Amino acid sequence: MRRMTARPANTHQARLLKLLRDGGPNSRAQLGDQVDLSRSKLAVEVDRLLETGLVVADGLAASRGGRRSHNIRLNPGLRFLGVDIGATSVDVAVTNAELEILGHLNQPMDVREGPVAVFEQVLSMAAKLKATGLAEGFDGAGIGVPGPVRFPEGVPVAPPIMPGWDGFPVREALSQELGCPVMVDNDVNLMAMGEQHAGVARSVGDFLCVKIGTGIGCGIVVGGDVHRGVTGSAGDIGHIQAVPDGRPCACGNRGCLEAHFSGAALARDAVEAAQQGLSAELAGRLETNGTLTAVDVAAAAAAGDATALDLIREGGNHTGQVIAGLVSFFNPGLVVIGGGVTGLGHTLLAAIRTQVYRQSLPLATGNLPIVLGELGPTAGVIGAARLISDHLFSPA
Amino acid sequence: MRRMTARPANTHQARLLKLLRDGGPNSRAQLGDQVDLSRSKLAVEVDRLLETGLVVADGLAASRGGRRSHNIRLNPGLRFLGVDIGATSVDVAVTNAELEILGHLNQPMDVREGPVAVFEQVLSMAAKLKATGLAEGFDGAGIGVPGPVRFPEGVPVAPPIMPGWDGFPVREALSQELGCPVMVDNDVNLMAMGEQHAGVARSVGDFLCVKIGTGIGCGIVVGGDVHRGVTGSAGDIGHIQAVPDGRPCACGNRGCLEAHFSGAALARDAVEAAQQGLSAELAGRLETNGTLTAVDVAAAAAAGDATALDLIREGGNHTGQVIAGLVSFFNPGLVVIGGGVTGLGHTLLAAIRTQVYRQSLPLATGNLPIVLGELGPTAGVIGAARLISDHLFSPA
DNA sequence: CGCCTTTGTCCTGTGAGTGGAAGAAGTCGA
DNA sequence: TCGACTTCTTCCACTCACAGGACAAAGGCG
Repeated sequence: MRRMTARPANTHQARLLKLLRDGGPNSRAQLGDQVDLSRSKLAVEVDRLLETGLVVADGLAASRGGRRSHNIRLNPGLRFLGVDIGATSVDVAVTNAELEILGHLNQPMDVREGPVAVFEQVLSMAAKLKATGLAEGFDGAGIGVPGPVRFPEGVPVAPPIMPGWDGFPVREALSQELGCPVMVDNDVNLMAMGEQHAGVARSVGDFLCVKIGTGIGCGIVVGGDVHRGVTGSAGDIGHIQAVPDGRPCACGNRGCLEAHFSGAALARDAVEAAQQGLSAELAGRLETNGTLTAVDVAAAAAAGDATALDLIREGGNHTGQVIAGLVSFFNPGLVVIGGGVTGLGHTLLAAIRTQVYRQSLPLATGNLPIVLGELGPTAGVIGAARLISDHLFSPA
Repeated sequence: MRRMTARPANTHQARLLKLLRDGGPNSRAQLGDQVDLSRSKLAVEVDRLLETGLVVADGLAASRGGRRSHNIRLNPGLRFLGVDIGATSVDVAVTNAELEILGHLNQPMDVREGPVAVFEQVLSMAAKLKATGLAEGFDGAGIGVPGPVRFPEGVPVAPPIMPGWDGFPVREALSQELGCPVMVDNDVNLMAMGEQHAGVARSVGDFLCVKIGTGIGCGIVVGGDVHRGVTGSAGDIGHIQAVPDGRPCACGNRGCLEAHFSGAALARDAVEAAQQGLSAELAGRLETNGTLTAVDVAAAAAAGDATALDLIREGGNHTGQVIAGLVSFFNPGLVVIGGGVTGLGHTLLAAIRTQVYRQSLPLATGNLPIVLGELGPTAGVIGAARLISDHLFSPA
């Protein structure tokens, strides 16, 4: 199948495409209710979209009391590739034009091996997904990387945990390899877009999305759009000072949030606690696996281990303290907590909530939900698909 | 003179009005270079603006090598009122349509006396300005208040330092009294808009504007627009924790930035230092005036008083620490420091810079100017005028 | 089976906007 | 001082987007 290269010719078409993406197949009449165009104009634009092949007819709609309308939908053959590169693993997923996940692979990996090795793996995963018959090719791909990105060019800049990636032309290289348009963004921003599109943040214009994985980052959504900052490093809250004169951090300072709480810090603390004999539960797991991760801590906490619970609570306190500051500053309508440590669940959430509700002013917290992300590991890839679809569904 | 009630009829006219406001009188031809409209269309829109009276002819422009163009300018009779209500004083200014200050009054006042008393004073100041012949009436007014505002309605909400103002219909009441459209915003946001319009932040899209007066607040500009948050309390950074288990704050927590540094805290610290005999300079001033303010500390520091310098430096450190976090989070292109304590000048600035450059990541600070505001006490009133002109120069 | 509602198509009118032509008002060099 | 060249303004014809009405097609409902 030849890939779609068409793009909407004007804002009306772009609008219609996004409605069909977010609302699924729809009747022409219902679309008319949403776009405030005359029926004639709407018919013209829909016909043009049908001509381009981006949209196809889809039978008859249910009657609304009179003549039945004809349904249309986005071309069901369209395929987007969503790639979420984490510090220690990659997620690759194929979606249709409505951003529903058709296939999803997750593999461990180390970003520090550099872009060439990583993309080799990503491409082979994409090929594997293709081989299952889910896709014959891709109409666009969104890529998330765990570090700052110069967004217009799609190039990582000075990424602390990704030596070897600085300045690598991710967008251009992958666009070549995949033969389709590519957009690149920070993984945290994509998670925020994912939760906005299909998760808890639907219909919220201003919110924060805190991702606690190997590191800690924060997606910032202002008026429905991701705020990336002037150098693409907005949301980099891992190195905000949480503890004055606290632990030394890889960045050279002391007391950074990330040094006190993150997937990596939690694992380190757990190992230490186990070795000091503070927790039989953790010590047992350490002996079995030879190492500990956040997952082990979560399991120990679920089993009622006091030390594990303390570690989580303390981390939540630190995180909550930083978030409290951000809430005062930004006054969001929602705070989403996600990332690898979501398994820590409500113990973590409770600690964070306590801090935020205690420290921020009532006006800012009065009606402020603080919730766990709804999409788990799929948030990133959905956000990635959303990123590229937003791009492709905009006038060229 | 009857007041102008006309509004631009479309976005082209709005665009032209803003160009004339920001660029001053201009030739039709030069306007044409900036708006990307055909000459015919431009002529039509300019004619319509002339008909409304918002814009008037202004002689001939200099030749650019051929026939001379006709100049046009905003009606020189237009008058905006800018009001900046602080915690302890009010600024009232009259501007023309180009937002140049024609007259400016400043009077001490206490917001805690409540809206009725304050507005009586504001109206009498406005009347005084009128009496000098600067204005026969106002075409619009912008009001800044030192607390959160529900922006669309122009109503203060839960303002901590303004008991009695909660829910007072500022916009409606003043609109009645003045007989012109009124917009209300947080004073810090207005300062940010002022610096954006006529100060250091010209041509910067994303920046923070930290105002250190009786309290501490921060204006947030994202993509050229002020971010107010979902409840209008964005930028309320005075109650971010700067010192764990630090001083008790009026808000009920401990260690808030505002408790450790602000005009009020600085004055308190200075009195204490004077009474403890740490500084002869400050003690002398205390004896003379019976009280101390930030101005005294600034003067003492300028005279080389070590205690005063220490107070400023320590405050700058705390402020810088909080700002460092915000810079990591928001990744702005500029940080402006302003407000009543600007007199503390470069000692304060140096302390803040040191903290920010040390604590934030190089990518965020690499090209980040941290500067003092350029407009001093006029920033607020210019911002207020800008607020209402933005409103009036938008399609109705 | 007739009447009402909804949907899709066709057609015309209107207003926004472009671009060219022509004239008006300059500059500049000989 | 005059003519050649520029720049600015106005006028006009043409295109295009879009609205809205008329009408036909297709369905629901009593």
